Amino acid sequence: MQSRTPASRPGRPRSAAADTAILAATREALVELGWSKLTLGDVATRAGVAKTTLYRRWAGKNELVVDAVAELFDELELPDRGSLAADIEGVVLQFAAILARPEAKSGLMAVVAESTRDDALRERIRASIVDRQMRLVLAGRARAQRRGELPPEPDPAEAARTGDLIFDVVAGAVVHRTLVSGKPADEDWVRSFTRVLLLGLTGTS
Amino acid sequence: MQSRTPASRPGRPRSAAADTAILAATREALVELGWSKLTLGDVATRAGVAKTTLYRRWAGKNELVVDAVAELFDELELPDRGSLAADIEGVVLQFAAILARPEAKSGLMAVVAESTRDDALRERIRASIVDRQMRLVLAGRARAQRRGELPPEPDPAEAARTGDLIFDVVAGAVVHRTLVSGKPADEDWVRSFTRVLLLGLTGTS
DNA sequence: AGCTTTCGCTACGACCCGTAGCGTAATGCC
DNA sequence: GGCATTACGCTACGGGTCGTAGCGAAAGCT
Repeated sequence: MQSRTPASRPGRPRSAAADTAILAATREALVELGWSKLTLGDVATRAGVAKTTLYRRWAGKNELVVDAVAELFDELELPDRGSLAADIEGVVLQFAAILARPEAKSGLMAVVAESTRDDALRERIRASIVDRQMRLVLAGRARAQRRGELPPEPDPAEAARTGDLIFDVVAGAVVHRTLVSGKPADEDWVRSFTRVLLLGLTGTS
Repeated sequence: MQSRTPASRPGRPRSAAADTAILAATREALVELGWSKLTLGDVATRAGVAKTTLYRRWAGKNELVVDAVAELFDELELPDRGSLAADIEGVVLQFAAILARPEAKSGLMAVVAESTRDDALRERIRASIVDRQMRLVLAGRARAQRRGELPPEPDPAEAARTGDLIFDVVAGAVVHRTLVSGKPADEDWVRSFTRVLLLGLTGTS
């Protein structure tokens, strides 16, 4: 995290409190104003910080919002509910709960849209948001294979492809349900989705 | 379409050529500049039209881009390839080809993000983009049921839920693969995806 | 003809951007 | 303690975009 401060540089250190205040203010502004009407000047005022301080730490609106939204996914974890179906339902419900929050809705898709023309931004999103979700998928699959609920996958290339596919199906379906269809990914929906996914992966439910 | 012009209003009619020029200029600007750097003044100049003409027809950037992107989906249709699996692969490949275009990538997700705070915009997207995709899903399922590849669904409420689920899974997976994971939804991927989906829906592949 | 609406053009205030410059505050090193 | 170095708050600025108003001319209808 502190790769820019090799050990302890000379001079006044950056305020860690300012960072958390800025990111919290960014989420607050996302809720109240949405992505398009959010301005860096407004965020600075909300955080009680000068606008120049903001520009010293983030290159622009895109990078700031990525970091602010990424913290929302900190609470994601893989519960052990005893069966693969229950594990999937648990994770998907957590994911859906985060996506239901207005700051995630308006912020996440906007930066993803911007990342289609900015490779550095895409990499930032991948490293701070997507990778963490991917790890849950891989961990869940590994656990299920230990339980014997999923067949082992000897070929690593094939295993990677399958992991990517599962991830895109799970995350994509929840995001599409929440943001495009505009309907809640509630327990009933998650149960139906998990049944189809599991049947698709194993052939038996 | 011409609900605003009950039959033929008095006065000079609006130029239909201007509409097509503006929408084409919008897509061109999306490719070159992306969503965030696209300005209405620039689009007007590209289209050879005054900026005021643009504002007379569209409320703002959001509505304009929705209409410009919607035309990309005009080419979507449901081919009859003989089997449900082949039909799904065909439609998904068409959908993926559209999403691979830069004007779709940068424009579609941006307006979806904006629609999380604008109900009228969400409705516009639903009517002009999402509904057409949904019809393909429903038509494909109906055809598969006639073929006996999918079980008939007597309960209309349950049928609607299942249709929504299929739609979110299909569209969500392709969108996530293309925009978030940043990898192409090529034939190999589509084949794997279709296999999982079909097995999930029927229990047999 | 006369009426009505659209079009192109110019101009405008308002807002936000991103940066520069300055004086001040906080830390590490000698 | 003094010194160098960096971060901070503040102000101010040119540049760009927004969305609208006002005008005269053009293109339809009756």
